[in-house]
Amino acid sequence: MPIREFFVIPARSYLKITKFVENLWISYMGKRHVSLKDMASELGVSISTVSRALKNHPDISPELSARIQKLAIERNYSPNPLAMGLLRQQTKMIGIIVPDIVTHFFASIIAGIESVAAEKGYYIVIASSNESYQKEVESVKNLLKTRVEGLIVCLSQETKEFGHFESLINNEMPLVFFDRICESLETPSVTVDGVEAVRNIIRHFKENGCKRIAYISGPSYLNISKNRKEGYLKGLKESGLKFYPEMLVQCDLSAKDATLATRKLLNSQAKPDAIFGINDTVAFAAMKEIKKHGLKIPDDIALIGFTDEFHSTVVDPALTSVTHPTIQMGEESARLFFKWIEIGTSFTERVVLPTELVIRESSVKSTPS
Amino acid sequence: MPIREFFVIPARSYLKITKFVENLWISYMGKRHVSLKDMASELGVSISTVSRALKNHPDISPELSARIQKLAIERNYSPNPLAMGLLRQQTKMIGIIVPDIVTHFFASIIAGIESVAAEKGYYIVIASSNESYQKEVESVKNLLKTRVEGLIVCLSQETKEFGHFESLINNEMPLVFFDRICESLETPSVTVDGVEAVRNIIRHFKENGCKRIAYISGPSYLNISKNRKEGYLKGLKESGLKFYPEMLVQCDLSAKDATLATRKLLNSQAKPDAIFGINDTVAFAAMKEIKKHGLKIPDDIALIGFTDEFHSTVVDPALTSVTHPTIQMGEESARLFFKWIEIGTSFTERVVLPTELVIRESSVKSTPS
DNA sequence: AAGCTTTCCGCAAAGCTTTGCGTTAATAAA
DNA sequence: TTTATTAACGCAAAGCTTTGCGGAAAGCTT
Repeated sequence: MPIREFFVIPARSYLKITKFVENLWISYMGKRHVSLKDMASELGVSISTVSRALKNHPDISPELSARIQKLAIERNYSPNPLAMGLLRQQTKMIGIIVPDIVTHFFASIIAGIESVAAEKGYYIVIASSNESYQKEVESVKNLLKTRVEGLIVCLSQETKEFGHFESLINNEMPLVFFDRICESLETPSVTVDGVEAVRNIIRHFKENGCKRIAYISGPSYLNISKNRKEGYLKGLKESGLKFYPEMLVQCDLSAKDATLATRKLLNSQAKPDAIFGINDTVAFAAMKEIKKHGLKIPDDIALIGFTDEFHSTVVDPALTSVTHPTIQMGEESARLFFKWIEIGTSFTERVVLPTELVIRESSVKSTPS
Repeated sequence: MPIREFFVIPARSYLKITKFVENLWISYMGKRHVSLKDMASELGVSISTVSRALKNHPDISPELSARIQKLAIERNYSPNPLAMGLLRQQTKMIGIIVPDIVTHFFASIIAGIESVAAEKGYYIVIASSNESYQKEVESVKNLLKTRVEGLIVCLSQETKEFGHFESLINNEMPLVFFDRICESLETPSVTVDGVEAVRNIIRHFKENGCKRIAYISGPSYLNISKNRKEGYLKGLKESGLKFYPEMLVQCDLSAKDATLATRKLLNSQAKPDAIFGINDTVAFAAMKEIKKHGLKIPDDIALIGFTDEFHSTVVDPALTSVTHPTIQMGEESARLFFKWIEIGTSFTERVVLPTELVIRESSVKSTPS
């Protein structure tokens, strides 16, 4: 092994020299990040040697390897992910598009995705569509610009067109939907069994003597709206209850519109004796509005929502609700994503997770009529 | 301009040829991303020409520029951020560390940060410390490995040592704290005026006839605990109220421990007639526990929390609370971050935002004693 | 016609890694 | 002693951009 003195600088020009010294200073001060080149010049070996030494390549003598590895630890070396990304053509980033980030439901799904992603050494980049189709399309574009390797998305409530996703599929880019999915696209997805969930709700309502059950739905083209409506009709039939068309109201997924929808129900000729809402926002808006009308929950009107654990217990009365396995939904989504990455091609696997009807105060009437 | 036929392939080897054809196919199919090289070979010009044409460099003839720009649009070209990052030595990524991501408070601060970051063309990478010092240290390391350009962080409740941040500061890496900050470190930060907030609380309690005001605090070394305690003592004094040491209890920031702390207060010889909790979790846990003890809010015990808008209105009774300007906190944090980036060096600017005491039902006694 | 400007592009380096292949020097074999 | 091995590295290209500088061709001046 040729022993080179430390000060033997491979000087080609003055510029090179100052550059060399600068690099030295930088690595010594710990400023920014150390590169293979920094360590190579410090040790007087080539970059490739350093690279190989770090992975114990047999071509490098054990002594030199040891020296290099020691220095790498001292200097706190870690490979530059940009360089690696350029080389391997992968960014290790996965894009997530959610209607919003502050809702507990989405935040907790994101947490689920993140945990699986972290295991695989992937990072997540989050974009929020704000329930807007426009912003969703933009988000797709922006995420593609950042070179995410694929997308995990929950549709905005406005989305009826899917051109911005079709091109992804043509490009064989991993794409997983969750909760609000696009049924016409052949991609993996994670949803909950809305039909079954609502059938349970109806059954529970029936057991508590409810006869006039209202459903505050969302935009009709959303799969979650459709599912739950199906469960609604099926459930009513099974329980031998009548379906009153005026008890099926629709709203966009905002609190404001949900309040209006509830008001409509409460102002109708024959009030409902039970209501369930399609999601958190709707359920809480309904609760507020019912209270505002001076009606008691659950005795006047029983209420059930699709919500998460935390919110349901904090309100009064505690809300009976269909809880989503949010963390698991996130994990499953990530799992499907990585499956796509691994097999390298598109596939269709629709994961449907069960929900649980957690019965609390808001639906248990004290005097079943 | 030399007119080269399209099929004049600069063939050096068979490999090159297949590579060339493959690139062609790729760009035509729209698969993956088009590079300058792809377009250059398609047009028979050099890469640098394409690069310059795209930014209307005067060296390139207008006609050629137009042709190139047209192709770029057709092929949906966008510069590879990895290559740019490598060249400019910047990743356009900012790391965020929060105690958890599902709490509305943090989620909404993150949203604030994101909006400002997006404007500047930056992306955010989120890591969650789960209130654990260990995980916080790890998060710092991991984020550094991803080459984020700096960090915006809210300390975990366990964090008493700051070695993992000091090294960042030595490296002149942008670092901004929010909410739970490190007072001994010279960095920009964003907090709320806890002292003032609590003084308002006490004043309000006093006006409602409360005399025995309890405070459920957090870990004593956290700045938010200290602030609020200061406000507590100051407020009591101002209002001429007595300070009862047993009315100042402490808990970690978990719901479980907050429940225990509340129970302790309720089981004490002389119960408090007012309680305020240091944050959301604590406030809601206290509310539940008070109800469980069969006590009425606000008449038996008035309650005030530090929470966000949404939660406060949904509970019953609606919770009087100190609302944080969360979105603004996020935006300010981001602003400080970019200020650091721009001036290129460390500075100390402690932004203290005002809070607002939103009075609702939980603190207004019907029969002021 | 010879020399000088422009105009318009291409070359190459830098930023960081990985890796196939070539290159030394030394050791083993003949 | 000469040739064949082997051990231990270094070179260079690729992945994508940007940009200073060099260069060829065309136009212009006397």
